[in-house]
Amino acid sequence: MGRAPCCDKANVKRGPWSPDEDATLIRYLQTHGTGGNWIALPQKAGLKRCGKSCRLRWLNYLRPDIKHGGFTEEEDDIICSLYGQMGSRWSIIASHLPGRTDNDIKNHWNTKLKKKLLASKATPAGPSLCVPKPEPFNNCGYPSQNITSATLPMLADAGYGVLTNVNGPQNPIDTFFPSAETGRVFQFGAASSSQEGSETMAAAANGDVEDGGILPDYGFEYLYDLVHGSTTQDHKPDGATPIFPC
DNA sequence: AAGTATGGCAACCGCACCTGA
DNA sequence: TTCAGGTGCGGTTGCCATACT
Repeated sequence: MGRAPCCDKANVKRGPWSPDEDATLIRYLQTHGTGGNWIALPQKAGLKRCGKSCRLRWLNYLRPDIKHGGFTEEEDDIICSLYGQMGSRWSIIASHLPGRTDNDIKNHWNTKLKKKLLASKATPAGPSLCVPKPEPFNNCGYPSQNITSATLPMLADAGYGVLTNVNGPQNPIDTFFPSAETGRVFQFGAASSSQEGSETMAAAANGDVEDGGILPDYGFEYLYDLVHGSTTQDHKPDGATPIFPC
């Protein structure tokens, strides 16, 4: 037996909200609040709507502190950065942007930012979300040229790996990370030795990574030092300020 | 001017988690 | 401890406006 539906779908209105419905919902909530029960709210308020629909309408559109209109560059940067750290955790990302809803941010990402980011990766010299950086990694931590098996051990020593599919299945790196999805460079945590680095890489290859594969990501500078054999640690991140994906 | 394609956004769906009886 | 109801969340759909042919 499945669980009972939250409302009688045959007797609730669906689709776009009318101004009258909006006004009714606002008036009720301003007077009574949610009462801790969205399911019962529409009946009390005299709305022929599902409680979930009322909640969504209020949270995503009617709340007085909602910010309508276009996103600023700063907001775009924050979204990009947080998405790079935690993926599609829209509610958490929304909590960093006052006045923006998870739905709003999700739509903005799907319709604009994702395409913008893809375009910037496809045309490194063209318009980009990223500030241009020297080879071989751009500011997003993406390799701008092929990573070879010669550079891989160096990355492994530092606890870094390279997700796959950026160069297709012929790339030897694919054999290390068969389940990964992009060419992003990332850190597997604080590897203190070559062995630990290798172990964390192996764990990632097995899919045994924190939170479904969402890993902290520190981008370009440190990797640039590593690949160029720099002995300075000037660019080593402190672990608190990930710069991916710019 | 009409038809079609695309983009943007509001809303819905269904699952997972939380909470209280 | 169990279970049902409520809530939160991410993914997806569908509608409408605009751009393009």
